[in-house]
Amino acid sequence: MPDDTRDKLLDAAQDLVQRVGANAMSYQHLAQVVGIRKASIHYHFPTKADLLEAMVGRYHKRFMEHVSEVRSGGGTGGERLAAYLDLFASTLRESDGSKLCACGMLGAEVATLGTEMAAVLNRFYEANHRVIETLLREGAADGSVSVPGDVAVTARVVFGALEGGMLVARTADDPAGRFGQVAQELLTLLTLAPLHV
Amino acid sequence: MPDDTRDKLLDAAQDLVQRVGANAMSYQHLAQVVGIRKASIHYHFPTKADLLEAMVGRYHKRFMEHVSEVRSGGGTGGERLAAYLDLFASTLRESDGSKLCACGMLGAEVATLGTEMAAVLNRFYEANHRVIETLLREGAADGSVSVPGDVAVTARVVFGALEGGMLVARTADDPAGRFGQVAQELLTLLTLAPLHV
DNA sequence: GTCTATAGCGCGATAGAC
DNA sequence: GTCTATCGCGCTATAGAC
Repeated sequence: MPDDTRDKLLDAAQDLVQRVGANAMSYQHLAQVVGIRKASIHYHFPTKADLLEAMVGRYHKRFMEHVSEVRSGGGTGGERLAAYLDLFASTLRESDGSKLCACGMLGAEVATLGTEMAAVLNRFYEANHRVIETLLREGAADGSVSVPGDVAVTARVVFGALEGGMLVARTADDPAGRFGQVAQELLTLLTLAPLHV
Repeated sequence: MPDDTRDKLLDAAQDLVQRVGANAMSYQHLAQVVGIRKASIHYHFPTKADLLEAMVGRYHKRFMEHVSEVRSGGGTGGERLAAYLDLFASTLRESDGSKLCACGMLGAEVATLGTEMAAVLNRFYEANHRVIETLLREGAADGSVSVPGDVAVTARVVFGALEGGMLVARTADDPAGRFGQVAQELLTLLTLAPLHV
C-alpha cells in the first residue's frame, strides 16, 4: 500500500524540503498537507530528525532506481550520461522551476542537521560520483565521451555542476530552460561532438 | 570607521548565513556575537529582511572588488580564471570547510526570503556569469582557454560547478582539498593543458 | 492511529526608559 | 544607541483520552 499516512508524510516532507528546505518545513505544514493533526505525526516519526532521515533514505533508494533504468538503457555512454543529467533537469521541469534535489537542499542546511544527516548526505553524493564516473568510463570506452584529466574528479565536477546549476537556475526567469542549456553544455564539454537527446 | 556596531552586525550575519543559513540565524545569535541585546539590533536593521539585504549588498560589492583585483592581475586569461576560481576555494580554506558562498546558501533558501531577495541573488549570479564569460573570452583570445560551445552558457556551467562544488565538498572529510581538486579539473576541462597556479 | 490539550522554548518585533 | 520588558506567534515534543 503505497499511500498510507506514513508515505503521505514522507511525500509532503520531501516536497517541502525540495522547495523551502528542512528548517522552513514544520510539522504544522505537513499536518495541513496530509490532513491530520500535527501531534499525530510523532506516532510515525518521533522526531524531525527521524522524519528527515527516513525521507532521505527513500529519496536515495528511489533515485538509484531511476539511475538503474538510465544505466540499463541503450545507446552510447554519452547518451546514457545525457539521460542521467535529465534526471536532475526533470526535477526543475516538473515543479515549475521551484524544486531542488532534496539532498542538495539539505547539503546547504547540513550544519543544522547533525552529523548523522551529514553522513547520509555524503553517501548520496558519493554514490552519484560513482555513477557518473562509470558513465564517463563507458563513454570513453565507446568513444562517445572524452575526459581530459582524472575521471573520478571529473565526475565530481559534473555532480557539483548539476547541484549548483539547479540552485542558480532557480532565481532565473525560466529555471528549467536555463538548466537544460547548462546540462547540454556540460555534455558538449565532455563529448567530442554535441549530443542531441 | 569599519568596525562600528552596524558593521559588526553585518559581519556576524554574513558568517552565520555562510555556515548555517538565514533561516537558522537569529537576532539572538547575532546579539551574542556582537555583545549587545537583541532588541538593539532593530535600531540598525528594523527587520531581518533589511539586515539580509544590506549584508548581501555589501557581500556583492566586496566580492566584485576581489574580482577586480583578479581581472587586473597579470598572466593569461586561463591564469586569471584560475585566480577567480580560487576566490571560492579560499572561502572553504579559511573556514575549515564550513562556509559556503553567502549567495549560494541564500539561493537554497530563496523560497522563504521574498521576491526582492530573489532579484538581488539573481543579480549576483548574473554578474559572476559575465565575469566568467569575459575571462573565458580573454583566455580564448590568448590561446590559454578552449571552449567547445557557447561561451555564455559555459560561464554558467562554471559558476554552477563552483557553487555546487562547495556545497557537495562540505560533507567530505577535507572539503577545501576536495574542492581544490574540482576547481583544478574544471580548469583542465577548459584549457588545452592543465594550469598550475 | 488519531485526537485534544499543553508544556516549554525561541523567534521577530515593539514600547518606552535612559 | 542601547537598555528592560513584553507581546504574540510558531515551533518540537509529550501526556493521556478515545
